[in-house]
Amino acid sequence: MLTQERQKLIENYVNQHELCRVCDLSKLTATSESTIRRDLIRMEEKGLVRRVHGGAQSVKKLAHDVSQHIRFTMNHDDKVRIARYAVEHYVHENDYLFIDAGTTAYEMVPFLANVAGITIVTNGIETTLSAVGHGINTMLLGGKIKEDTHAVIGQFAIEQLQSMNFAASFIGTNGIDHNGNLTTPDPEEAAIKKQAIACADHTYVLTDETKIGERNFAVFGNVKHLTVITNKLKVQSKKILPAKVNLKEAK
Amino acid sequence: MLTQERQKLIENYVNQHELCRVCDLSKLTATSESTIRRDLIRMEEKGLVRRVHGGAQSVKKLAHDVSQHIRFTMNHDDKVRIARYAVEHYVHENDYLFIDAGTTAYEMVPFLANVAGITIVTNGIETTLSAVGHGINTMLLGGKIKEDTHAVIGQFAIEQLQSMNFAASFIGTNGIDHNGNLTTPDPEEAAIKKQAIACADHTYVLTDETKIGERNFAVFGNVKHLTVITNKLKVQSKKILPAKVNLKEAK
DNA sequence: CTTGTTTTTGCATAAAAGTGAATGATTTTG
DNA sequence: CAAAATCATTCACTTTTATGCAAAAACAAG
Repeated sequence: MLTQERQKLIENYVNQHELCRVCDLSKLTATSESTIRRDLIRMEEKGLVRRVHGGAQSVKKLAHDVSQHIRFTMNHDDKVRIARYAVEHYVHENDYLFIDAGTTAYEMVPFLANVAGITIVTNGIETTLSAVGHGINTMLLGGKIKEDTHAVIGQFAIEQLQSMNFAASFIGTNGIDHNGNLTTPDPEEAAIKKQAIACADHTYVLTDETKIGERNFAVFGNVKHLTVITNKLKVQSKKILPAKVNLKEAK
Repeated sequence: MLTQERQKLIENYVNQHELCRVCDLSKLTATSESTIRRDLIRMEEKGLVRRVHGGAQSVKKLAHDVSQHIRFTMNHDDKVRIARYAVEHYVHENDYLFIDAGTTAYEMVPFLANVAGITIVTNGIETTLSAVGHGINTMLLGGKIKEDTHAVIGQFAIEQLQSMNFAASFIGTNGIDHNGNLTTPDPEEAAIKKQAIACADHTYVLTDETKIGERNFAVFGNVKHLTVITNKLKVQSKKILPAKVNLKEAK
């Protein structure tokens, strides 16, 4: 057997099993463990696998990494504060809510779990998993999946939204500019947000201070019709915003 | 058991139970408490859990890592064989496919990643995450979420399916009885499967030997119109099946 | 086809890492 | 404060890994 094809076998097996022992690979390729170790050393140098004591691990990123990623995002504490404020002040029992994909709205889930009888609709896969795990009655929009944010987008999702009405929509944003325009880089995500706003009696925009003054490509709304929930702002941040914005600062 | 494997078990257990004792983890992994303590120290350094006197606490409320769970399900190797067989024999470049929620169909994803130009539609959240991670063009059905299986179900999903056509549907089952009826416990999941079968030029049922002879509440189809892909069967299993079933045994 | 060179392989052995039990220190609980 | 439980540390033991070396295989040139 050629070295290359053996290493290809090893790579596939490791990726398939995520984690395996040296002796498994030895049996798989009918070679000695020494050979496997030498292969693994070379393959690790090339970044094809990760070596661990006793075997090898796949380097391919899988689903579970994302939830971990969320935990380490910037301003996590602020986001939790904003999320709690939003739930405590604007969510009532038996509400139907739209919860946007994105990290700040995601942080609402544990607090929502304490409100009786609510139903949420979301386009965020991680938000869905967390909500289901917390026993919340959850609907997920269907459609294409954005690879980086794992948000559901596309025409299917928008059509589904059109047949729904919410007591409130909670939306994240990547920027609020001096005109009060709310923006996000992806027009398809913007389209979802726009529709979710249209379906709700009232919309709350969740954002931390770093987004204020930022502008992105796609505009999905303006603060003048909505309520903005944010953390305690510095004076210069407040100056950026339009005068009569409906602003709530969480704690 | 490999260290990584054990730590993953611990992580999931801690996350599921929010808080647990060292001796529980020791029993869970069949190792000494010393080993558990050493694991917990390392895991705490990585921020995976928080140590407390007597045990460990989850750092976040929930584990989303069902993909890990899937890997430890029964007959994993059989499922991988079946999944590979299915992809290698019945998937072609540029196909549009339906991939059912469920562990066997989930295993198809890594193999599908090697087929150019395919698009998959699925009602499985974990399947979606894995597929997106593998760079596959993926659509997720929208609707209610089943808490235990994380499958998308409900009228929304069925309506979405009705507007689609697939080259092939790959469906899992909880049982095939002596009449060739395919069954699953949940009528709502059955409804999705039924619709996915109706939308496809051809349907392949993926099942391992343990399901043969089993019956559940909801019937969603019959083998006589479909192709069954399974592992190498014992003679008595074959006897259970109807005579003229279109049966493929993976290796 | 033969010969000499290089690469790869498998085995032996020493080093390293992981494990489990014992012991005494520390923390919790009543 | 005392008893019970838990923890950190150490040590003997097992498993896994790295290294050196000789045999085997692959390769190249005459």
